[in-house]
Amino acid sequence: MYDMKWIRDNPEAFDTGLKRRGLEALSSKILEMDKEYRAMQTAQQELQSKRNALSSQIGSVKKQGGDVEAIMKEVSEIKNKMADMDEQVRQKGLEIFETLSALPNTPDASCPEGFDDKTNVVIRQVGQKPTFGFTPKEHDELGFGLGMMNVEQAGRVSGARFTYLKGPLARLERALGQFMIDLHTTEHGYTEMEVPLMVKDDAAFGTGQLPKFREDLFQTTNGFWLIPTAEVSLTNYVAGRILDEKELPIRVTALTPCFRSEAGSAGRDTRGMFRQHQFYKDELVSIVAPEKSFEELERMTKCAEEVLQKLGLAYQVVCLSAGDMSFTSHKTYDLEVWLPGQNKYREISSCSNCGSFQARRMDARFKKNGEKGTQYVHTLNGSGVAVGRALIAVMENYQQEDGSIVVPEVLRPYMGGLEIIKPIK
RNA sequence: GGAAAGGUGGCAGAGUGGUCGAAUGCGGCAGACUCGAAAUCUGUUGUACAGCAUGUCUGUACCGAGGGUUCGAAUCCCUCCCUUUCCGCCA
Repeated sequence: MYDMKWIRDNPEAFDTGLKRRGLEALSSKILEMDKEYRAMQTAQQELQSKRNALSSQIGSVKKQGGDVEAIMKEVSEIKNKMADMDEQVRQKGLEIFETLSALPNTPDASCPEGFDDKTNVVIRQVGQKPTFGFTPKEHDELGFGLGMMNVEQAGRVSGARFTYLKGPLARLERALGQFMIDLHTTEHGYTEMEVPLMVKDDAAFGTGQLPKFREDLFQTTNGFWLIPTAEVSLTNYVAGRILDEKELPIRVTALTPCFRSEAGSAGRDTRGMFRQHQFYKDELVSIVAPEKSFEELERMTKCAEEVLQKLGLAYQVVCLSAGDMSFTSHKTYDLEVWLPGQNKYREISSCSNCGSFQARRMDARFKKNGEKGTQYVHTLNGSGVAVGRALIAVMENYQQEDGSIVVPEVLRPYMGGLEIIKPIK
């Protein structure tokens, strides 16, 4: 959500931001609406002021036993005008709100130009891609070969984009999740949270899923939204609050299932469990003072990278181009992990600095020591990392010619010491 | 799910139709006293928006949320949300 004052002061920057997102300039239209709105508001307030003055006059005149007929008549005339005025102000306010709440965040100056992944810029590549003396398989083939992944039966039970995992492979996924959250809580200063998986409209609006992306979400019959990411619950932890400067930065993490309808991605990544309606993810969220958010984005990205490094996975860090970022983001780094079976780098994490965009939507502010007034916090979120995709990456990178999977060192304590996952005979 | 009681400023808590943005206490901040601190005393202390005369300015709104009644609502009515207690059900 944009700050109208900022648009007033920076109409060109606002339009440039929209343009870089592939949208047309709107500043003149919005500022026109704003001007009308404020004029209406002023008129409305004058009427209210008059009414208040007369009303309190009625009180005191009555007390002295005077006649209030004339004053009451005057007030009722004002009231008639007010009803009209109120409605106009309400309409205009709503129009502005709806316009603004549908606009994506401004890209940072450092984001590359472009509207899709073709223009994204690789910042660094880390780790060694494994070499194989055979043609590496994709994860679904490996899982099937192990006898521990069943998409077909999941299809019968739940439809497309669901998977059964079994035995050691199921445990490997759980091990990955545990490993990640332990790493972030013990080494990266994040506090573990257990969060609601179902949220109300306001929460989904706050993090930017609503109103524009409702078709991407699942909703229960009584109106709850299933979280598509723990970002929603974690970030809304500060919704509607005025924090003390001392409380910042807030760094929280949660390992949760995520639910996504994947509307609009029909036919994409239909093999295996790369793109599911339901998957685990360890999410990182930071709530920081405005001047700290860029530094925090680098830090958060490093925390996510560390997961891949410890797992011995090769990856690249990509800076998303202005038009390829999510709705709420001001600047985003994606981590793309090397998948030998697919012979490609694929997204496994996305770390975003949302600036005050979400904070404004959810009204999350903080107070600076000794200063008057409040400021909006900056919010950041990042996957640290997607567990299902990490499982895919481990399977593909650690596969052996016979289809077995070597368990990465760091996961063995979580696997009861198991070193290799062998096919069920 | 049923019944009851509630939701007021950072916290506690008063206020049940008019001078109430709201008593009082605690806390916070500033000052006095003190070598310093504690105690004590004095003052001060919400947020957002609009306006211009840009000010220790004026106005408007906000007492869970949204509607309604009224000249006037923290106060009355309706709906919803949430909390607490009891009962029922339940992983």
